[in-house]
Amino acid sequence: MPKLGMQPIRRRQLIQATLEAIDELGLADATIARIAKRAGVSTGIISHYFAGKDGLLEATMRHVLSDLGTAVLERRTALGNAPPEAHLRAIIDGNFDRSQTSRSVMKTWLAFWASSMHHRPLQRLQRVNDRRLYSNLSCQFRRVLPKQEARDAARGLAALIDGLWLRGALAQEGLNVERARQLAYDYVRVQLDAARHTRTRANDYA
Amino acid sequence: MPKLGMQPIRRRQLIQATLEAIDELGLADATIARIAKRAGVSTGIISHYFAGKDGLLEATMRHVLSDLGTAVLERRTALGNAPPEAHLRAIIDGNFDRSQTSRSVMKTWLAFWASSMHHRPLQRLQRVNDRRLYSNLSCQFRRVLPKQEARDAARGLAALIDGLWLRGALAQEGLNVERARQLAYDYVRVQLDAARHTRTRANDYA
DNA sequence: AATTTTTTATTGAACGGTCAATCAATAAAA
DNA sequence: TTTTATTGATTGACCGTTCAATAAAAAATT
Repeated sequence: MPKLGMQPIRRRQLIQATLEAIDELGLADATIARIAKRAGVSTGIISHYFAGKDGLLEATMRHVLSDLGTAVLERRTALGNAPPEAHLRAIIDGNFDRSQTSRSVMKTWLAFWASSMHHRPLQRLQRVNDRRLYSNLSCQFRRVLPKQEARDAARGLAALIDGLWLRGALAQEGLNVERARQLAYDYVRVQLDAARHTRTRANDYA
Repeated sequence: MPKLGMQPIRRRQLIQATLEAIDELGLADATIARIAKRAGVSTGIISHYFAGKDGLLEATMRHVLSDLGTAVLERRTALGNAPPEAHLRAIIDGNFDRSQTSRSVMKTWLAFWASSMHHRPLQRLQRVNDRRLYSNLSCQFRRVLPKQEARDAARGLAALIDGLWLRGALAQEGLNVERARQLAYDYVRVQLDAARHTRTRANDYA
C-alpha cells in the first residue's frame, strides 16, 4: 500500500521499534532484521529512510534527546523569571519526565552513552546534551552563588541526576522517580541554604 | 616456549589486553582476534584459558571489581573504628582510586554497565557491587542518622559517586579526580552537619 | 646420561553462522 | 506513464569456536 508521505510515519515506527528492541535485546542484539520485523516492515526500508543502521541509531538518540529538551523547556517557560530554586526544580523535573524514565528509554540512554565513547556522531549528541544540562544548572546557581561555588553546585547536581538515572536503569526494581526527585531537590536546597547562611552572616557583620 | 604455570600469566595478559581493546575500540569492536593480537598470542588461547569470549569478559569485570574492593578495603582497615565521616571518606577515596579512574577502566566499566542489562553473569557482578557500595554507605550514615535519613544519604552519595564517574568517563577532558572527591566529601559533610544541628537543637530543648 | 613417553602450551586454518548493505523486481498511487 | 514505496534474496565481510597439528618442557625409563 504505497502512498505518499510515508516517510514520517515509517521513521516514527522504526524509531519506536528501535527503542523496544534495545530494551528487550540490548544494542548489540538489536539487528536491523529484528528491528524491521518488530516494526512490521522489511529490512530494506531502514536503509531507504535512514541510510543504514547508524542513521537509525543516531535518529533514535536525537528523538530521545529532543523529548528531553522539550520536557525541560516546557516546565521552564511556564515559570517566567521565577527564583532560581524554581528553575532548578524544573530542570530536575524535566530530566525525570515520564518520557525519560520509561525502562526502554533509560536502557537506550545507557546503551548510547557506552557506544558514544567510540562513535563520533553519537558522541557529539551526548556532549551537546551534557553541556546543556551543566550550563542550565550553572546559570541558575550563579544567580545566588559566587562563580566557583555555582560551578561546583552545577557539577554536583548534574552528576547526581545522571547517577540517579544510571542506578535506576540498572536496578532490578527500576527507578523510583519520586525518591530520585526528592534527593535532587534536597541537594539544591542545601546548596542554596549555604548561600543564605553566608549572606546572613555577612549581614550580621555589617 | 611452553613452560608450566603459564595460566596466570596468560590470564593477566589477556585481561589487560581486553581493557586496552575496549578502551581503544569499544566493546563492540573488541573481537577476540584483536584482543589476542594485542596480547601477542593466538585466538585459540582465549578459549583455552577462559572457555570463550564471554568468559574473558566476565573475568575482566571480576578483575576490575576486585581491584575496587581492595582499594576500598585497604583504606578502611587502616582506619579501625574511626568516626563515620572518616569511613565515608575512605569509601569515596577507594572508589576514586587510581586503579578505577584510568581511562581504560572507566570506559570498560561503562561498557559493562550497558551490557550487564542483557547479560546475566555481568548483571550479577554489577548488582553485587552496587549493593556493597550502598550497604557500606548506609551502614556508616546509620551511625549518626535515623534509619530513613541514613538510607537517603546513602542513595544520594552512591548516585553522586556513580554520576561523577560516569561523567568523567564521557567527558572530553576526563575525570578530575580531586574535584570529584571534593564534591563527594561536601555531600557527606552536609549530610552529617544536618545530623549535628538536629542533635544540638534537641539538646537545646532538654 | 641418554632415551623415550607424557604432559602442557600453543597455533592458525577451517567451519558454520550472522550481520548490514545492496539492488533488481514489484506494486500501487499520482 | 511516472513516481514513490516496498520487498527480500543475494552478497561479501567478519565473527567466535573448534580441533588437528606442533613444539617444548617435564617425567619416566633404560
